[in-house]
Amino acid sequence: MNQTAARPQAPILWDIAEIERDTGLGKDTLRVWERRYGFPTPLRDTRGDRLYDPPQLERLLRIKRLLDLGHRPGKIVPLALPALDQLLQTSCQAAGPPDAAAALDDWLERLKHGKPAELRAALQQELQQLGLSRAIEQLLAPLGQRIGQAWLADQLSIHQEHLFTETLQSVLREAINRLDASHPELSQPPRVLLTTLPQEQHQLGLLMAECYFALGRCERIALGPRLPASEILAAVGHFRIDIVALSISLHASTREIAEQLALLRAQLPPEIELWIGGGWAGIGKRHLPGGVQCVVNDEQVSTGLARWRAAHG
Amino acid sequence: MNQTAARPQAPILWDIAEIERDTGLGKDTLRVWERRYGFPTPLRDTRGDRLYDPPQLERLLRIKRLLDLGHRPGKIVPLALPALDQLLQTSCQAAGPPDAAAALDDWLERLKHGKPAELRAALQQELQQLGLSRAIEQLLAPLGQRIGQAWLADQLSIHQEHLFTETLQSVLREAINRLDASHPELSQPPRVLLTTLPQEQHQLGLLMAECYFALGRCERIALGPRLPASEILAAVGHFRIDIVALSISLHASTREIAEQLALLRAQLPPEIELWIGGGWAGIGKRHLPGGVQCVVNDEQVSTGLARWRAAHG
DNA sequence: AGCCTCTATTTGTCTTGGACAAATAGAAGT
DNA sequence: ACTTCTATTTGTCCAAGACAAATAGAGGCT
Repeated sequence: MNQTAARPQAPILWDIAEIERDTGLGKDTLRVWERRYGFPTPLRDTRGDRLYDPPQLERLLRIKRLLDLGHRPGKIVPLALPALDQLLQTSCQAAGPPDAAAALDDWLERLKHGKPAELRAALQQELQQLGLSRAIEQLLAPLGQRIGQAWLADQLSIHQEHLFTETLQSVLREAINRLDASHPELSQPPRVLLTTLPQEQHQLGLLMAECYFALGRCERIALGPRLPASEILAAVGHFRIDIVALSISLHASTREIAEQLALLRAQLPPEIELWIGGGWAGIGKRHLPGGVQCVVNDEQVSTGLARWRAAHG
Repeated sequence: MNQTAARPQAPILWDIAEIERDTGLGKDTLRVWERRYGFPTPLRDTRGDRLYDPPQLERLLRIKRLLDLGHRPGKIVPLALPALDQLLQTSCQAAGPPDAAAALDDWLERLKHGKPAELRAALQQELQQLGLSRAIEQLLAPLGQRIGQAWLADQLSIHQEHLFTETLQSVLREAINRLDASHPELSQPPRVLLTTLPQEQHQLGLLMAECYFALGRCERIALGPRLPASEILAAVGHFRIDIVALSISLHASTREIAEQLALLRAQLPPEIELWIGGGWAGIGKRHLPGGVQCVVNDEQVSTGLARWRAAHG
């Protein structure tokens, strides 16, 4: 009986904890916005606890995206849904680099309307044609960025973004495995620890970094994403690591990252090198503490490895 | 100068937000414990904000683990560190099934003291020898459980657990790729959506489930972990899914999961089947809503697929 | 133009003590 | 062994106030 289409469709309401989970906005923030900007205006249950309805959740989700794009709460929290959507459209176009967008939009179309199996095959073919290194630099990394942008602009649903992440992950891991299998004996120094800081959201960057190091034929200790700094230190000792490589994506806050890197560098033995890559490495460079190296593509990784090998006999 | 060993080693202090992140204990919980049990007793900065020192963090970490093992806050929060450690030892031994532990402990030893490359090779060899299906059931799934238990008992560091997860993930994905490559044309109905609910912490279970379905030669749409229920519904329509398969691990709260499954089941079209697997499927069975099927091993998946195919011509 | 410095405003997070329902333990009765 | 009931435990929410960190905008400098 419950499953029939004639169900009264009781209005769905969420409490403040669920809103925090779904939007990423803190409970304290939600409450203080109510005081300051007059939004949101949740209903209340008998106890006085806040209850948010779907339209308000929708509005909060747009607000969160605009916030991530750099807008200020005071300007956008009071705006109604249509105004938010319009702002979202214009802001996303401004955020993206206008060049080379045409080729990427074909891929976006394929992700949205093509079959999953075909997407995988197409990615794999492109990888064969360009080679791993150029495929990442010219196609996969920009495409990942474009997809993040499309998600912000609401042109892509979450499950499509998941499909892309999962497919690309599978393709990249297969490439790494094949690379290792083709040279089973050649695992030279240096020994590189690959991971990300705990707050990192994106793991594709880490996998791309692993590809670069696999191409460089060095010994990799891949520990997956989100390793706390204290555990990085422990692992360095345990595995006798030579180089710690961290992947850091754009969306991280500059100050927080710079602080953690400085602390990590200070606690790390001086002879152990610390390399960082990913979108953040491009913009956060100037705030870096001394003794941290930026490597953002295959060329920089391979010259860095060559330099290390020359210095260590 | 800052990097010299003679540094005064200023006492490290964390604010309440960092403690929440590192322990998983909510800010409100930390504050109310202070009132009720007299612990923790953080220092204060000039503003009056709480500052936690390393010994208190250590104690809070043990407390969190004991809570996850089923202990009650009132009994353990007031206890000192040695008492907590002792309780941790005895509780973990009680939690683990005593049988078949010897073989697993060899693997634990290999993870702790062997080389990462050797661990990978050993796992791969075992997989070849036993076959994918039996390797998962007899070795990998129990080993994953044993490792979680060892981590609780503080016998395993976080970076070792990460190494295991990453290595096994690589090995399993390679197995799936090889399976698909060996039968490139055979992708039969039903079309299965593979994912987990948003609060799920463990992704290895999902990968093992994917192996079972790959062995069953059905079309898989793998969307990775943590897909919100609303997105599952959207994906079902978009990809014309026949069966939704969710992996649910032990550590989830029974009530919360049962509630979400009931809601998902009610919103899903009746002709779409909902299958669940993983550790939770074993214990949460009785609280399941109608129309949800449990599949916990290769045999149950393959008979389930056969049943579906028979019913749908 | 680009880049630093200074000031005014904005904004997230922390504080306190009280309140209450959901979760759980333990006893008693099938 | 499995319910049912009651008493206790326990996490989460609310309110309003406070304050430092982050940011914008103006102005001066190279």
